[in-house]
Amino acid sequence: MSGTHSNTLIRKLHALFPLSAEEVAVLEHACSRMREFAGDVDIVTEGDRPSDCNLLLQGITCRYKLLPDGKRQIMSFHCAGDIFDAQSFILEVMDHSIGTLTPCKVALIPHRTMLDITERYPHIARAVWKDTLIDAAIFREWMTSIGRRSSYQRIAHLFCELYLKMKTVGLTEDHIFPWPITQTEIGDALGMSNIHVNRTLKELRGEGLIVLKDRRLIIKDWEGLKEAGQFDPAYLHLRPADEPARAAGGGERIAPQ
Amino acid sequence: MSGTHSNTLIRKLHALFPLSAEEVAVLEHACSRMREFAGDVDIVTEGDRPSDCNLLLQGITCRYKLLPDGKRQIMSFHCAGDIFDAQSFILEVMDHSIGTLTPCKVALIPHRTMLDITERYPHIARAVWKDTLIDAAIFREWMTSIGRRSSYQRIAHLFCELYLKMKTVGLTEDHIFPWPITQTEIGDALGMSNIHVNRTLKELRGEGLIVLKDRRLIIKDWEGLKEAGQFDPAYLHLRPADEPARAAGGGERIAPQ
DNA sequence: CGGGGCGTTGACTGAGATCAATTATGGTGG
DNA sequence: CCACCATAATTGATCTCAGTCAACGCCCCG
Repeated sequence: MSGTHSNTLIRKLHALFPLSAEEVAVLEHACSRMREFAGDVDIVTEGDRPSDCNLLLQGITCRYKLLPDGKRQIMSFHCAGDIFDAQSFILEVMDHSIGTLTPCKVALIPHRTMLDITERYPHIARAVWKDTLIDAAIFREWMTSIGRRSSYQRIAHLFCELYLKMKTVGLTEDHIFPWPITQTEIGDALGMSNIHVNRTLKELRGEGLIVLKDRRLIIKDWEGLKEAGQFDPAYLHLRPADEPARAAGGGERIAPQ
Repeated sequence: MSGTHSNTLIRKLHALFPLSAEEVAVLEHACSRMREFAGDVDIVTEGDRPSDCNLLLQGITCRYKLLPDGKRQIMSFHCAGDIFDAQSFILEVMDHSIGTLTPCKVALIPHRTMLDITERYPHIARAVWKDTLIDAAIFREWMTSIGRRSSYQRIAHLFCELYLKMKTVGLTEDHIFPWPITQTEIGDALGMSNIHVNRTLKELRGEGLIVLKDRRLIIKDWEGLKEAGQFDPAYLHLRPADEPARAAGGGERIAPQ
C-alpha cells in the first residue's frame, strides 16, 4: 500500500514540525501493509519484540500494563494518526501492551524502514522523536492527575485532553466526539474504581459540563470543564495557530524569543 | 571545558547503545560550560525556553510540576549521567520545572550543538532518543505505581528503581546508596502525604527490608524489597550483562531473535 | 540558645474502595 | 419480533486506607 492512508499522520506530524514535500513523500511510502483488528484484542503484548511500528488509521487503542495481582493500569489512549509504538524500534522489547477498544485499522512500518528513514532524514527523525516526547509529556501529566488531582478533576482533565487530541486530527464536530471508552476503562486509566467513575460522571453531568450518551461525549461547557480539570494544554505542545510554520525543508529551527 | 566530566554520561549512553570512538569524542566536546547550583533551587522553570540541555554531573535533581492549588507532583529523580532536559531542544517550552534536591553540578550542551550532532551523527541521536524513551518508560511505571499499587508497594518500588539507576553509574556500594530525598519529597513523587510516607517507611523497616539513616539508604533484603514492590526491572531497558555489545560504529542494529 | 527543617506519633475525618444488587443496552439466534 | 444473554451502567450500604490537624522530638546551624 502507499500513502493514501497515512494522511492523518502527515497532518499530525506536519502540525508538530513542518516537513518538506520530499519528506512527506518518504513517509507516505513507509507503510508496508495494513492490518485490521477486532475490538478488545491485543495488537502488541508485553514482552513482544515487534518488527514493525504501528500507525493507527482507525479506531481507539489503549496502552496498558497488567499487575501480578490482576490490577490494570491504562497509560494512554490513542486515535487515528498516532504511532503508538514508535518506541518499539529503539527499545526492542515491549514493556507494556497495546490493546484495541474498538475495531481498528493500523498501517505497519517495518523497523528497518524506520531505521533507514531516521538515518537519512534527520527532520523526519526529529518529528517522530518530538511525537514520542509529547507522549512522554502526556504521561507526566497523567501522573500528576493520578497523584495529585481529585477524581472530579481527573475525569474533567481527561475529557479535555482527548477532546483536543481528537480535534487535532479532525475527529470532533463542535464539541462532540466519539467516546467508546467504558467507565471501567476510565477507572483503569485514572486509578479509580468503576463505581467511583460512575458517581463522578454523574456529578459532572449535574454541573452541566458534559453529556455522555450513545458512545459520544458532548462537552456542554468547555470553559467550565477546563476549569474543573485545571486543564492547561501547554503540555500537549500543539503549535499555536498564530505561529508561522517553519519554512518546509529548511535546515534550522530557532526557538522564537 | 572538554569531556573529562561527561564520563558518566558516556558510560551510561554506552551501556544503552554502544558508540564509536569518533562518536564518543564528539560527545565529549559537546559541553560548552559548567554550572553549579545550591540545594533546593530551580535549574529550569516551567515556561522557560532554555537554550541549552543540562547534563547532571553531580547531585540529585527532581522534575516536578506545581498545581494551582499548591500541590506538587514530582515526576522523576535524577542522578549523575542524566540529561534531564534532553527534550527541551525539541519541545522548546518547558512544561515542568527541574529543581535541585542537593547542591549540583551540571554541564551545558547548547541546543545548537545538539541539533548539529543529532543531524550529523544518527547513532548519537538514537542513543539520546533511547534515553528519552527510557525516561518515558519510567514515567509509565510511576503512573502504574501511583494508580494501582499500595503505598507500601510504591515506596518499595521506588527504592528498587533508584538503587538500580544509581548502580548503573557507580553510585552504590554493596546495597547502600545516598538518599538525600526527604519524606515529603517521596510523598510528592508517589502521590501520598508525608505522614503516610513516614508510617510506611516504619513498616518497611519493621519488615527488615531497609534502613534509612544519615541520608543513606541501606537495602537489607534486596529480594524481599523487589517482591514487596512488585519490581521487575524490564522497563528500565538495561542491557543484560550477558548480551554482547553491538560492534561500535556499526551501521545496523538487529533485534536478537 | 533559639529557630527552622525534618521526622515521628496520635486522634479524627473523609474520599473513595469494596460488596451487593438492580437496571439499561445491544447483539444473538429462534 | 421477541426471548435471551453478556456487557455496561447505576445505586445503596459499608468499610478502610490514607489525608488532615495537632503536637512534640531531634538535629543542625547561625
